Amino acid sequence: MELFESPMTRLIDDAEGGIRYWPSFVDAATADDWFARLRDGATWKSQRRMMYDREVDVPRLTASYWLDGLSPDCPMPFADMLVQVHDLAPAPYTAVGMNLYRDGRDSVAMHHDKLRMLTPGLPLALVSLGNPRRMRIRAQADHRDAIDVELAHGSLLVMSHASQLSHEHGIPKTARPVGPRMSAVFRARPPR
DNA sequence: GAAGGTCAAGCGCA
DNA sequence: CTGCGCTTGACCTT
Repeated sequence: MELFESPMTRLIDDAEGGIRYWPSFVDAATADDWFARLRDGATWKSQRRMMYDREVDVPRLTASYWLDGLSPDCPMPFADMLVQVHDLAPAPYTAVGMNLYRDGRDSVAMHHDKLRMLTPGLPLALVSLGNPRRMRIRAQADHRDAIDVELAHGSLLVMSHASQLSHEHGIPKTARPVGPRMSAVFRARPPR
C-alpha cells in the first residue's frame, strides 16, 4: 500500500499508457541532491554540428551511461532514481541518457526517441531536475493541437513506446531568464 | 550503396 | 513574446 498517492496527469492516451506526468515525483530536497550529484559527477559532452557553411554547438550538454556494472560506490544517484522510477513505471531499464540545458538558449528540436534505443511495449521515463522548462508535445500526423507541459523540478514524465511512433516532443528556447535544467531519461534498450 | 530522415540557427510571418 | 515552417549539409538509419 502506498502512503502517499503521487498525482498523475495523462497527457496522451494509447494502448500502452500513453504519456503520463507526475509533477511531484520526488520532494525538492531529493531533487536538489540528484541535480547536484549529476551536474558534478557526470561526464558532460558538448557536440558540434554543421549548419549551412559553419559549425555550431548542439544547444545542450549530454551524457549517457549503461546501468549494468555501475560500481557500488558510484557517486551518481542512478540506483536511488531507479527505485523511485520503478514504483510508477516498472521496466527493465538498461541505460540512462542525460541532457543539461544551461539556460534559455539551450533547447532540443521536436523529435521522437530513436526506436533502436527502445524496446517495443516498454516505456521511457524522464526525470526533470532544476529550473522548470516547457516541453511541447504534438502528434506526428497533425501539428495543429500541441500540448505544453511545464517539466517541474523533481517531476517524472513516462512515455510509452507507442507514443514515440505517434507523437514528437521538444524543449523550445525561451527568452525568459532561466537557470539550468537537467533531464535523465531511463530506457530499456534492446541488447546490442 | 542509394535514398530518406534528422536537426542544428535565423528568417519572415501569425 | 512565442511558435511554425522553411532553408543546407553531415551524419545516421533503412
